[in-house]
Amino acid sequence: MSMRSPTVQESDLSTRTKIREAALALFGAQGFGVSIRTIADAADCSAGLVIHHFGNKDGLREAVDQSVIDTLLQPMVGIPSELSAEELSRMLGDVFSHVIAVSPVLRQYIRRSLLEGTPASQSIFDELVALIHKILDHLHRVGGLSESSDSTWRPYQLLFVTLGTLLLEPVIQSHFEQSIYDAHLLSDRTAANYELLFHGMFRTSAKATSEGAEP
Amino acid sequence: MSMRSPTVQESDLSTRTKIREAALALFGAQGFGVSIRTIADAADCSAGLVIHHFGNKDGLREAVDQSVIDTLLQPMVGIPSELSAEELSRMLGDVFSHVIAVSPVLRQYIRRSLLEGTPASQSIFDELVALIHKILDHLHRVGGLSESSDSTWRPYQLLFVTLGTLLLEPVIQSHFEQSIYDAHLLSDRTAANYELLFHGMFRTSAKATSEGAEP
DNA sequence: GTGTATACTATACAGATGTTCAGCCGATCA
DNA sequence: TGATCGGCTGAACATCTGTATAGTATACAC
Repeated sequence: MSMRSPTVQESDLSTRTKIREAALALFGAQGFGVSIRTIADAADCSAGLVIHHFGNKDGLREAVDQSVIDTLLQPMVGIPSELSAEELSRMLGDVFSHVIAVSPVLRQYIRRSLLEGTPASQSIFDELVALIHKILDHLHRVGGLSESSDSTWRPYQLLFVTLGTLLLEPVIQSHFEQSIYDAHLLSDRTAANYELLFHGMFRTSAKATSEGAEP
Repeated sequence: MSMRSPTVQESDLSTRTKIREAALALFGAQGFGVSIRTIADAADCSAGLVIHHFGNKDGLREAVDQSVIDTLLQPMVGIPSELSAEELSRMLGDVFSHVIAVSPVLRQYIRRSLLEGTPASQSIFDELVALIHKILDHLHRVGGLSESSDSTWRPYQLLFVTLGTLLLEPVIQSHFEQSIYDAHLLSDRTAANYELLFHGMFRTSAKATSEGAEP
């Protein structure tokens, strides 16, 4: 039942991990301000043990950050840089969202990290941008990109559309009945993003419906 | 106690406002965890005075939230719901961004608020979505929208693209040399968004459809 | 056995925290 | 003049904070 976590080699059996995961959840939910005692309670141990395992509170944060980095960067290493636009869109929509969708706790934590620009989130973001940049370069070489789109902002626009629900989840969720990470809402959104990235959402001429969409 | 003024009206001359603005800056920069003494120091007064003016720390937060709501909702009331796609795009890109661009302090605060889903940010977001929804409805009626785009996600996609830089500013800024809210980077981005919303960024049929994976 | 290392707890301590309170000061009003 | 009121301060409070330390229990060395 142990998931063989790739981050720490030894002595990462039980309580240490429990503390780290309790910290992940509580940092995400309430910010770095949560007390060590609160975390210790959640992990069902004493405050002293937290210090014993992680040195101090910053050490705990670093351990949490590292585990998040490992979790999020691991699915990225296998992705080839030569993808079609369809594959890229699907990769961003499905794969990445599925990694994130599984754990509300993880979502909350990286949302907060991105907001504060912590070193951990910065490195994850940089890696993501670099990967997308490579894929877009390849796409550009094979003529898969619209010439009129802005090459500087393209990778970021892609990320904005992809990460939008993650970032705005706390204020967006109330607009929907089911969880916005439910499978079929998620696939609707993936399709919608696909459509946006390929054709936009506005029509060039708004005169009448008789005008054809695209030549 | 009968507090006559729900919003600031009278007696909002000097120190009270200074405290409120110091709190806005410090809450934004460090979260709600900042101490009252720190805020008092920044406002050049005693901690007791903060309590005297706002009752307690939550009262201070509410006052800050209210002032942010007033600042951000005010420019929205005059916007008509019958806009062309070009006007909508310009409205979102220019007007709204310019309101936000002026104050890094305000940006930081609403970023944090949106992330935490505070009542203040929720109401601002709801108002924004409602406005965009109205405008999109009108656009749809006059045939300005692509039929194939997803009507559920359309308003949010619009917001994702518009608010992306705001939300990700802490991790995005390092990718640029100038401030991403500098006038001409901002106008580039507005143009890029315009282009994306009208035509997308991917080309449907590249001249080289290299590897068709699925039949 | 003794010795050592490790996971773990309980207690203690110095500092920070939100909040209260008694009182000072200057302006306004009788 | 004296009284009153609101902005404002400093000290005091109980509580919470991170962390150090002493100590217990267990497992494995010799």
